[in-house]
Amino acid sequence: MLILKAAKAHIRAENERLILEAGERIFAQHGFRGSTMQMIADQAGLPKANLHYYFDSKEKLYRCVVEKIFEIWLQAASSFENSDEPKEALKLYIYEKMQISRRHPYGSKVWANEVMQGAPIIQDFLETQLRSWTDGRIESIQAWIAAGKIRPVEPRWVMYMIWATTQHYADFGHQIETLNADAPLNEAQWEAASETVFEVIWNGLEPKQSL
Amino acid sequence: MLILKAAKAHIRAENERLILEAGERIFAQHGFRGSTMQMIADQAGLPKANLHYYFDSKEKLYRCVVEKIFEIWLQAASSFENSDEPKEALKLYIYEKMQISRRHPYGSKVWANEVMQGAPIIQDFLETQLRSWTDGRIESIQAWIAAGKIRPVEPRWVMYMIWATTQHYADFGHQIETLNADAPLNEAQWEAASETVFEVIWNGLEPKQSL
DNA sequence: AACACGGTTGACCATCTAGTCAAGATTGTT
DNA sequence: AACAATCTTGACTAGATGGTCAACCGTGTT
Repeated sequence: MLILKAAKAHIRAENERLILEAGERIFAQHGFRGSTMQMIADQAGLPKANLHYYFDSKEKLYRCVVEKIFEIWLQAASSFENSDEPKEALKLYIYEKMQISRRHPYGSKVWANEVMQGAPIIQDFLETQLRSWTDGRIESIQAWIAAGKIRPVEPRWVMYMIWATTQHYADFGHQIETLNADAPLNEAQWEAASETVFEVIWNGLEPKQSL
Repeated sequence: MLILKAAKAHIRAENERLILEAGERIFAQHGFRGSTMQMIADQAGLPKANLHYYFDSKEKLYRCVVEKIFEIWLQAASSFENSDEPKEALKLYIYEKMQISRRHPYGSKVWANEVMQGAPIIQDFLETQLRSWTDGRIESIQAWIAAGKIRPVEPRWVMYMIWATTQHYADFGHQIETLNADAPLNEAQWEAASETVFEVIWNGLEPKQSL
């Protein structure tokens, strides 16, 4: 009966959430091949067979995890369009990406892992969605240059700088903690890091005020 | 006989080199747990049993690979000290790190992988060598600030920016290629990317010339 | 040519892993 | 209470994996 299906939907939803969250953590730490269904099951607090009930295979589970992460990534991307002024747009985008590094460090690591492996699972995303999103952003930056609002720079390298600097706080979080006397960054440090990233990049792009 | 040992030393040296190089590639792509001795053997063009003849275990081989990489990393670090002038020192360091990303992309990925996994193998390196090197560099930067040669910024966040932006070209090389119409960056693009990274960071740090 | 030492390798083993399955437990409806 | 659909799970299988080993090969020395 279809009614029954709906009645138990919350069980399915809850367990899928548990498994996806556990998968994100485990895949982030060990990569696809290095993670085992048993590890993910333990992390989720469920028996391994239960994972296969909700996700046919390890690969399908992985793909679901990565897709979820890509959506968050694209969501942040929208903040790039919230202003026509480069200073404002860049500030929003950089702060948003730093926030993601803080709130979703595992997701960022899964993404990094996947790309480092040559994107075997999500190559199609890179070639379609990421490419078209990037092309759009490059046009925005080029428009700013044409309007004299920022220095003439190759937009690509600037995009990569922003991605790199912000995602670094997630992907290399362990290194950063180690260099921070083994303590996670506190509220003030996150704020200071975000501001420094933005300030250096913005000062680096702002046209010289002389003449 | 000791003479014999010396006579065949070149065989040992050559095979160890082959295996370490193969290990670097494979570990970079799959992480520690995701790599198999068979993959590395195939990559090196040797039978698997031969790997165990030269390196007792997978873990020891991995550690050798990571140590080799850390040495290259520290070597580049020395270029930070080649000048007292921040502009010159930063330029040398950034160009050197970009060069490493280009020449040793696999090494950079292994390092990234290791750190993302919480540095299970080389945590001691982070806590000793990396920490002390970083503290030294922070002092340099603070001296520049005190001398009014760069803006007052938290040196840590600047170091991380440099690491992130330069290593990004190795770790996310696949993504960059995909966004470059599936072609590796050419000579001119590497030069342009290096220059942009340096220019943006330097302009971001240079004291305002006004007043 | 005979020797000794380091290097090579196929076959093997214990363990781990993704995935299966069938029996049983839950749950909401009637 | 009886039911049907969904969920749960311990036990199992086939294949992969790290590591071992004993027999064998090559090379420089005598």
